[in-house]
Amino acid sequence: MRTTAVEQERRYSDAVARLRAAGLRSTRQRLALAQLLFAGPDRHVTAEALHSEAAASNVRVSLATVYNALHQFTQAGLLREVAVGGHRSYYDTNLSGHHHFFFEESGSVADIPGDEVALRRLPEAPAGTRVRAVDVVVRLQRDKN
Amino acid sequence: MRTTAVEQERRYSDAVARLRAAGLRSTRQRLALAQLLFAGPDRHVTAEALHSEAAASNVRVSLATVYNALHQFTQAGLLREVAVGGHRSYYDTNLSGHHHFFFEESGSVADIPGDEVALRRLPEAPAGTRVRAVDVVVRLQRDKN
DNA sequence: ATAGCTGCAAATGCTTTGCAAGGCC
DNA sequence: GGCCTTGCAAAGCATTTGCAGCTAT
Repeated sequence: MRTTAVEQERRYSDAVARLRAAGLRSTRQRLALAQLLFAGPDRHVTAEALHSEAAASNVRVSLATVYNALHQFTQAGLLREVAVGGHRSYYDTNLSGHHHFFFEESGSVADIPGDEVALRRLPEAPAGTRVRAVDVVVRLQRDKN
Repeated sequence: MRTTAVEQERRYSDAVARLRAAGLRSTRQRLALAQLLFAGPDRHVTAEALHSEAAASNVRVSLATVYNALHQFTQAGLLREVAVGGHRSYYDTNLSGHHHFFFEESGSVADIPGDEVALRRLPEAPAGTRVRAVDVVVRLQRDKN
């Protein structure tokens, strides 16, 4: 996995720009996490996973700071929290409207490509409420072959 | 809330029958919980809520036993666990295929009536997996009136 | 009689918080 | 310099577990 200096520079300034746009200071920790999250294709992370990844990249960040950053990024609209049920929180870098597969044995999440799920009908929101989101989760099991 | 002796008797034997069918011993605690869960219309409970309810009905049950019972009932097919995301588990007495509203401010769950949600398309399960369930959650916010 | 159940308290896993020290603008 | 951030450790929740004693069958 080679990365050119030019590419690294691009990722770095991209991260700086994102943080600035979100109104967040460009601290070493947030820059590192933003680069991990946004440098490649869309991803789904847990706090713990992102923390390990940072450690593997020789970035010192405390777990508490990872939690803080995930919340701040989410609030700033850089991430979206995915509710697949289960005990931990997943964060998705793909902000467009889409749904998820949940792999029960590994506890991992994947986007369902584009328009492969479509709803035919939606219920009325009960009085006094409005629909904030509609989430579809397709729960998968290992196939018994 | 009056309840006739005849009615109480019916609820009791219903609970005994359910437990027997599930292969579970009819203990005082399980009988009480089964009656709370299945005597009325469909419901959505958390462990904590069911525990309080039992206490309010003068039934002594430990929280650990409530958790045990919820798991056993679920495994026996008497309940279904609802994954609305969030940090706690909800159990639904309505076993038929249906979807849920989730009220974000109160943290409560409600069934979406009958056929008010329908999917037009479903994705293929990825290789080596099979679909165990498809859950649709409509997340609701208080309407700004 | 005995396998299964219950309750307590301690343990666990994930997440949040309090607060002193450090870093960005 | 001042305010925001960070890190640590401790606290917080929901849930699970170990185990001694109880109970349904």
